[in-house]
Parts: sequence; C-alpha cells; structure tokens
Amino acid sequence: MIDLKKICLDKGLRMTGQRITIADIITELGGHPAGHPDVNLIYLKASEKDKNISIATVYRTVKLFEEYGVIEKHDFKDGRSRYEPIQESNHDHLIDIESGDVYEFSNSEIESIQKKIADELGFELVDHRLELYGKKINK
Amino acid sequence: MIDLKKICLDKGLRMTGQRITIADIITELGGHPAGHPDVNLIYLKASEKDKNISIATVYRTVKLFEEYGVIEKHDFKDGRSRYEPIQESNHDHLIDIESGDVYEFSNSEIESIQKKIADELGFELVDHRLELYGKKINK
DNA sequence: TTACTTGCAAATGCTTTGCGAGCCG
DNA sequence: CGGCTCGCAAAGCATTTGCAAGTAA
Repeated sequence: MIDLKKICLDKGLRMTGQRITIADIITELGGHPAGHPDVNLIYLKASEKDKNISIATVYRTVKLFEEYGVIEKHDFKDGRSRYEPIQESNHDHLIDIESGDVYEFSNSEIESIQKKIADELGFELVDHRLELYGKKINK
Repeated sequence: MIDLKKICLDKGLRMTGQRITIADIITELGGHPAGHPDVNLIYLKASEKDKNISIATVYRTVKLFEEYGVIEKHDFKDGRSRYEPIQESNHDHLIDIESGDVYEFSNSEIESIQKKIADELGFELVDHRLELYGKKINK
C-alpha cells in the first residue's frame, strides 16, 4: 500500500503533526470500498488523534496534497468532495448509492472509445469523468 | 425543437409570467453548444425580459422544472449547476474546457460496457455520469 | 531564526428558505 | 376568495481566507 506520509516527505513537503495525522488517515482508508473520505470524515478521524486540529487545516492540507499530486479529489453526486491516494493507473468509479461505498474499475475499451469520440468532435481529450451509480444485487 | 412552456402547461403547472420567461429562455438556448445555461445566465437573460425577476425565483423554478421532469440538471467540473431541456434519448457530454461550450454524444457500446462492469461488480446500474473534457483542435 | 503553518472567526459563492405581499384560477 | 408564487433579505453549506500566534527545519 502507498504511504502518503513518505511520499510527502520525498516531495519535500514540511510535515507538521497535523499533516502527518491527515496523511495517515487517508492512507489507512485508501483502497477500501469505504475509502474516498470527504473532508468531514477526515476531520472527525483526525480529531480523535489530535483534538485541537481545525477543519480549516484539513481543507488546506487536502488542497496542498492535491496540488502536490499526492491525492486526488472527486466530486461524486453527493455534494461534498472526496479524496483518495494517487495511484499509478487511472481508474473510474462505481458508487453504491445506498452506502456511498466506492469501487474502482478501469476499462481500456471505454477509454479508447472516449478518445475516438473526442477526436470525431474535433477535440483533444484532456480529462474525463466516468461514474457509475448502482444498487447492490441480492444483498 | 422542444417547447418547455407547452410541456409545462400539459403537465398542469401553473404558468406564471416568471415561469414562462424562464421556460422560454431555456428552450431558446437548448440544443446549442452554448446551451446548458447555469442559474446565473438564466437570471441575466430573464432580467432583460422582466427587470423585477428575482434570482430566488430562478432557483425555485429550475428546481420545479427538474422535479417535473421538464429539464435536467448537470454538475460539470466548473462548480455551478447547468440545465438543459429533457430529451427523449439519453446522451453524454463533451465540455470545451476553454469556452465552456457543451457538445452532446451517445455511444451504445460504452453503455453496454458500463452495464457489464456494474454487473460484474454485483450492482444494478441505476445512473451514470460520463463527461469528456477537451480542447478544440486547430482553431 | 524565520518563513511556513495553524486555529479561529469572518468571508466566500452558490443555493435555499421564512415571511409578508401579490397573483392566478 | 384562497392557496400558490414572488421578491427580498436572511440563513445554510461547503469551502476559503485574513490575521496573529505557534512551529518545523
């Protein structure tokens, strides 16, 4: 598993106590369906480890991590922004509309069709967003 | 072209002057690349026709139209919500990252792959979001 | 030391809502 | 008439920011 704290240090980021706390939380949650925490969840978990941490610091830190390419931000349909550790390979998301859990997938076929569509419309594909929203079958 | 005013009347919505103004504006913009207006643009155009209209009314009206299935709301990566008249067939969007213009497309192949992916993950596909962000080639 | 960080509270930007006045059917 | 709408201003929410005090390197 990726260790955000280490990556941040390697990138020369000054790692304060608060930043270590936040990096650890995102690292711990990463990869699990219940990962992709929003700022509020990170703030709640951070408060358990450091009762003085401010939510403003969480906002500033996730923004910083994002700018340094350490984490990635997603805006699913539930309003608040959610974050996950950066990964080597791109992937898209399937969101469980009942639990909010997030599953990752990637499909090269879709990717190439996307490029083709953009090309046909006269565009260079710069970015994309693909999210599937689903309900779990036979729970 | 779809006429929102007519659709609203058919659905039994009380069409006040403000609602007619807003329906007409969305109808006029519909289908064009510069369509998909946000609330502020609708408000500005509405103000030209009715200088007393309130932005609160625009918010209330687009929400009402959306609830009645007359228009559809999209949240692209630019923050504000954007609206378009409902259409018979589903489609996805390519957004010009420089102008904000929106182009529509649909691709049945992608759709079937999406269903397959959801199925493999144990989900029934309820909704999806596919947006391409591109830069115009050789302008 | 010294520039970078933090906590706090105030300020955003977009959207919603309470209220009293006004309008549609 | 009577309930639905409207304009206005205040309230909400998630997020950002100014400032003075605190801290990592």
